[in-house]
Amino acid sequence: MEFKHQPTVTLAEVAEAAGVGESTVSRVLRNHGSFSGKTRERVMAAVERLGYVPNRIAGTLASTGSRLVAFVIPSLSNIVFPDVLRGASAVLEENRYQAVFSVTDYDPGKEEALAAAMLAWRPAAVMLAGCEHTEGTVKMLRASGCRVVELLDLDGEALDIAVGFSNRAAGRESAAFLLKRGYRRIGYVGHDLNRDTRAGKRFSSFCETLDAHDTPLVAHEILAGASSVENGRLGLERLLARTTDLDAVYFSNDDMALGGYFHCLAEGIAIPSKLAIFGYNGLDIGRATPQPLSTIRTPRVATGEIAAQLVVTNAPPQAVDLGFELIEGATA
Amino acid sequence: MEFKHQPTVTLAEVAEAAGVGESTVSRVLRNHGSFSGKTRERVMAAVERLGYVPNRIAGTLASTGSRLVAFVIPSLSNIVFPDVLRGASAVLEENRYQAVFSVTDYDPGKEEALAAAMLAWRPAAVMLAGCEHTEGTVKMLRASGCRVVELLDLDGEALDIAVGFSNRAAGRESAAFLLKRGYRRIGYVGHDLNRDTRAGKRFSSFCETLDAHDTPLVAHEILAGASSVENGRLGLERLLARTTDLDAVYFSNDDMALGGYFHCLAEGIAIPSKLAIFGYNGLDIGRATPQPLSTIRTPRVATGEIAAQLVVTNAPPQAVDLGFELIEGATA
DNA sequence: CAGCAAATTGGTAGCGCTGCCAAAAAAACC
DNA sequence: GGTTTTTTTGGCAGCGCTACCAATTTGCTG
Repeated sequence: MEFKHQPTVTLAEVAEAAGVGESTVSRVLRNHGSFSGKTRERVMAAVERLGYVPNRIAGTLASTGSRLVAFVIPSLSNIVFPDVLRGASAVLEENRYQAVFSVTDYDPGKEEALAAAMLAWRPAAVMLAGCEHTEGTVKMLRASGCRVVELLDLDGEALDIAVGFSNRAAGRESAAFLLKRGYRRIGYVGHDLNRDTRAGKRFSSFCETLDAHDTPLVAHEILAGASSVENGRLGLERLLARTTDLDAVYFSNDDMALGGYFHCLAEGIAIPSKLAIFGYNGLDIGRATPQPLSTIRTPRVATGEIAAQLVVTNAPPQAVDLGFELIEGATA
Repeated sequence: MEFKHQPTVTLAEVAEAAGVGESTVSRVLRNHGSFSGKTRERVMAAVERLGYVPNRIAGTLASTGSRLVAFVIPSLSNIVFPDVLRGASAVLEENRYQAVFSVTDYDPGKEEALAAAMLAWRPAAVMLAGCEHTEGTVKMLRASGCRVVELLDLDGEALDIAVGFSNRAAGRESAAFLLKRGYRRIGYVGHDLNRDTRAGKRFSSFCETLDAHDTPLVAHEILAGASSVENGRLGLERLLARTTDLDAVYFSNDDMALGGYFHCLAEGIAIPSKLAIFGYNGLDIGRATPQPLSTIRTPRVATGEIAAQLVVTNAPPQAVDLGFELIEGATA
């Protein structure tokens, strides 16, 4: 079944109806260049009367830059990315930019394909998660001439603009905090690290820090698949089944940590006296649990906002470190 | 600081380099029309060599329909919408469509403005939440000639395509369930209902059902602002401070219900014997809590998938009821 | 009121691609 | 070998708009 587009009103028709030239209509509509108040009224009246909707496709083709911003993100299930999009979209909308997105499922190959598809729209900028990309992706982005923003990971070399913080530092500080609190038999529960390289970076720095204090990680449990509350619960259960004398567990993020927390609640494991729990992300829900979750709060929305701001103002290449905040909750 | 676009490779240059005509390149690239294998190779080689990236802006302008699908959604904080986007984007990507979105913050006026901005991109379809829109929005969408999909709310007249379920039915069934379980002194904790009209519909049908069984709602607490775990906790606390003998509370959604659940855990209120809790949405987290949350699971991802499918296949106008599932958890 | 600067306007050549048509080449047929 | 068919190809006119430039009108000055 073929769908028929209704005949569309064009700028030329508006010009005709208003009795002015095409360029005049264009100027009035974009409020750019000069025109008299009278003309303006005539044009607007015609626009109104005909129900004219400008065609941005044509406009973009005729002019240069596109006011489209492309997001190539790993996932929409992980709240991190909707949060970034939220921050960015607010700023973009204010500046009359449009957000376009696609989801890679943490697959670098798919990232490359989707980035290529995005570039076909000649966006003003492409926003990607992290700084790990295939060679092809990097080459393509470099050649594209459009701005590239890498989000949420400063542990690497930025292509153009990078906004976020250091995941390695987050891992380090998490370890330092647990050590400072006196925990010595520390375990880890995480999700698929090959896909989520940022979680991988946190984990490896976490371990390095423990090693540096001669308190190596006692055990870890890594679950296939994405992070989730259910997986966190399952992961902790398995870890505890294998290792009985842990006094703290670091989770790959708050979803997982909440799962662990629920497991303890269900099993009557006292927190933090019997077992401490530490997460990552600083989700709101972690502050409403009976015991607030000890975690690291990441600037997710701000990352989106700043990234968008830099694109909109066409800022020079730079890396913006937004840092993170360690929250001393009641679980560790 | 002005940003300079690098000189872009055009189709004409590829044609030149490959020693063929422009239309031939176009045909090869779109794999449409006929051409010899030899030609195909020559063209692909030139494309590779020059690093050509087709310009979809130009392509869309020249042809008719665009492969853009516009989402105008109320929020990205409420997990419902990322879930819908997730379902839709998977299907759209498979079919080489692009998703564009903007966020209305539950403001109908903003919805109208953003929908207008979207139409300027001449999308193949516009997807909106619910079926409550301003007159201007409706008129504009009607006139646009593009497909319109209304999501997650079947209680109203659809403009074109509607995919989701009945929120009124959800409210009704929730009430019926609580009554069946023997609860009689029922309260409600919700978030801003003027903005989230779907939550409003659930609430009013819920109340009607209670009334019909001569068991009117005992008390309700409505918090300004968006739904959140924190608000749910606060809301239940306030409600219980005013009303001492409730035996069940219906929450506007699972976030709020989890807040209530945490409040009970923290205060040592036995669930469900002392107080039952019922939510809405069927979030995964509700299944990992020590006691699984009693709630209604909504087909969020499926809604996105089906909606995208219908657009991609250019299906005739229709309303698709995906239903929902009542989950008898352990909290009610 | 001439004389010049400034503010308004309209015309038109593309932007890079696709769709259509006709031309050319290849294949099939008698 | 000479058609007739079929396949493959190139040329070019737009798609609807913006950028640029030139033309026109208006406003001021002396």
